Amino acid sequence: MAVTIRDVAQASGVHISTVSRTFTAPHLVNAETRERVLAAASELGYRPNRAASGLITGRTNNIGLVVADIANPFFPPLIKAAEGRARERDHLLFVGDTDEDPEVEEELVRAFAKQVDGVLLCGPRMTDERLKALMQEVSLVVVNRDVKGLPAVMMDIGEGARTAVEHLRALGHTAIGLGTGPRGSWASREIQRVVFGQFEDGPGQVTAMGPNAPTEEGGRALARRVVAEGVTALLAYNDLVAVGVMEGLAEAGVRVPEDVSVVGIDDIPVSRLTRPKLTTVSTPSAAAGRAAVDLLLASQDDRNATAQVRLRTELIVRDSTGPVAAGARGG
Amino acid sequence: MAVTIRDVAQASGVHISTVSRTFTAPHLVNAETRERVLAAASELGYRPNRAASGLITGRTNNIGLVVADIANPFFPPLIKAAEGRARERDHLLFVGDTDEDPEVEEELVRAFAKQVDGVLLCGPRMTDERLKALMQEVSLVVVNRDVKGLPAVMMDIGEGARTAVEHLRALGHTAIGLGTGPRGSWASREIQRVVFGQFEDGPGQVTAMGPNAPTEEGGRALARRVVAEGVTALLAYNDLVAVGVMEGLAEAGVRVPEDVSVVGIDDIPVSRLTRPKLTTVSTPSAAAGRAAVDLLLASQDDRNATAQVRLRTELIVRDSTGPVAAGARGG
DNA sequence: ATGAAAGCGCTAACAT
DNA sequence: ATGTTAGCGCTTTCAT
Repeated sequence: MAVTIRDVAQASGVHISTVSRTFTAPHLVNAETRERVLAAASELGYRPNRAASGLITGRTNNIGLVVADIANPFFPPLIKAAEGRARERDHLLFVGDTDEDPEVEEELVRAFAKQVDGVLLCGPRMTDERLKALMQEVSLVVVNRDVKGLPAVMMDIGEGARTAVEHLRALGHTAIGLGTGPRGSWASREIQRVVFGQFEDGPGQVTAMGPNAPTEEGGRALARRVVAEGVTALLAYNDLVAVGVMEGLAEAGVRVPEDVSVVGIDDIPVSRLTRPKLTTVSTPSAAAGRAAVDLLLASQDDRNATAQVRLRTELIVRDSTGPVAAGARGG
Repeated sequence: MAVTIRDVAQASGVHISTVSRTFTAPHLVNAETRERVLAAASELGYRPNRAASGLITGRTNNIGLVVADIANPFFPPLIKAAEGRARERDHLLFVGDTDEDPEVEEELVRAFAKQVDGVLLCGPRMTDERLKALMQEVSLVVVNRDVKGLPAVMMDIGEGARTAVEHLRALGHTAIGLGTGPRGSWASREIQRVVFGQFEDGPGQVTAMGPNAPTEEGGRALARRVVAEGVTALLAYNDLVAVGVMEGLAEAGVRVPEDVSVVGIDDIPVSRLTRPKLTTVSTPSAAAGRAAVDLLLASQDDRNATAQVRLRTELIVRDSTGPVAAGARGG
C-alpha cells in the first residue's frame, strides 16, 4: 500500500496527530518538529489521502463540473478557466460529460455528490424539480440557468440575440428565422423570451424553427427548413448549428450572405474559419467558468449565498450577414 | 448531514452490516430483508459514500483521465468514448486538463491518485522517469506513449505519417516539410522516427521544422517558415497546426494546394470545414478511449498485465493536397 | 506543544 | 442469514 500518516509519524518519532497538524494547522506545531515531520514526509513521498480527510472534515477540495457535450467547442474555454481558477484556490476540478442526456446528467451529479464540495452545472437540461431535489444532496452552481435559490452565472444571451436580430433588421431583413435549441435549455427559452417579447409586433417577422439538436448535424437539418420556409436570415441557437446551416445551405446551392444571412451564438474558434466567416454573438465563457468556481466556494462559506452573476455578450459582425436581396421572397 | 448507512439500518430494523451486504453482496441476504432494506434506502434517499467504501476496499470505481488540452478537438471523442465505456463498466470518469504543462500533469495525477482506481494519461509530456515514479503511486495507462512496463494504447501514427509522405511524393513533391510537435511528445518522435527512417535516402527530401505548439497559433508561426524555406508540401503535427498553416498561408497569398500542399493528422471535425478541405490522417480516438478504459480495468484484476494495444490510422485524401507546381522551387 | 482517544461512513472477517 | 468487531486514513476534541 501507499505511505500513510502512520508511516510518517513513525519515521519522525511523533504521534500521528502531530503529523496531521503539520499539514492542516502548521502554526500549532513547534518549528523544529515541523521540519522533522516535513522531512520524513517528503522522504517517504507521503501524500495526505483527501478522501479520508474529507470523511471527517466534510470538505474534499474537489469540484465537479458537468457539461452537456465536451465536444461542443463552447465548453473547453469555460472548463479550462474553471480549472485554472480552481487550482488557484487549491481545488481540483473533475469534469463530466452527459452526452446531452438529462438522465445521465442527474446520475453524474449524484455520483459526484459525495466526492466533491459542489458541482458546477453548465446548461443543465433536467427539470427545475429535479434540480431542487439534487441541491439537497450537494452544493450546486448553475451556469446559464435561472433556478430560484441557486447561485447562478448567466450570460446575457437574450440581450445578445436581440442585438443580433436588430443587426439583421438594419440590413433590411423582414423574414427572419430563429433556430431554437433543445428542450430544457434555458438559453433557448431566454432567446425566445427576449426576441419575441421585443419584435412580435414590429414590422419584421421572426419565425421560430425548432427544437434543433445543438450540433452541426442539427444545423444541416435546419438548413432544409430555412430553404423551405424562405426566410432571408437566420439566428441559430449556437455557432455549431450555424456552421451546420451554412454547410447545408452551400450544398443546396444557397449563397451566404447573398441569399441568406446567418448568425450564430458563442464565437467558438471555428466561426473564424468558415467561409464566409460567421457573424456571431460572443459569450464570455471563460469568465463564466471562473465566476462559477468563485460562486461555489463563496456558497461553502456562507451556506445561503445565492448570488447571481450576469455576464455581457457582444455581437461580432463578420461576413455571413449582409443586406437582404432586392427581390427576396420574404421582403 | 446526508443520510448514512446507519439511518437505513435503523429504519429497516437491521444491523448496518446487513445494509452494507444488501448493496455489495445481495445474494448473502434474505430476499425479504433485502426488500425491506432497499425500501428504506430509497425512502430515505440513501446513496453509499464511495469515498468511505473506497477507503476500505481500495477501489473507488472512479477513473481519472488526463489530457494536455481539452480544447484540442482531437480529445473530446476520446473522452466521450472513455466516459461511455467507463459507465458501462460501472465506473465514473474524472477528466482533467494540464494546459500542456508537464508540471501540472504530474500534479494532477498525484491529486487524482488516491481518489481513483487508475489514471489514463493521453499523450503525456512528462519524462519516462517521472512516469515510472508515478506508476508506483497509482495504476497508469498511457495513450500514445511507449513506456516499458506500462499498459498502453498506441495509434499507428508513424505509419500514418509514412502513408501521408508517400501520397505527397506520388504527387511529385520532393521538398517536403515535416512540422514536428512539442518536445516530450511521443507522437512527434514516432512520426520522425518512421518518416526519416524511411525517406532520408530517397529522392524526396524531408525537412524537419519544429518544435511547434500543437495549436492553430503554432500553425500560423509554422506557415512563415514554410514560405521562407520554400517547401512545396507540409505534413503538420496535427490538424490544428495544419489549419493554422493554411490560415497563415492564405494571409501570405500562398495558395493551397496550388502552391503548397498541406496534410494534417487526426481528422478532427474542422478539417472538413476548411476551404480547401484538409487532407489528413485519421486517428481512431474513440477506439483508443475505450481501449484505455478496458486496459486499466484489466490491469486491476491482473496486477502485472501490461498489454499494448495498437490501433490503425488511415489517410483521408481531401482537397488540400495536389500535384507539385511545374516550376516549384523545391522541384 | 504534543499525545490519547473517538469517530467520519463504510466493509470484511469472524461469530453465532 | 445476520450481528459483532475491528479498522481503512485521517482530523479533532480533550487531556496533559
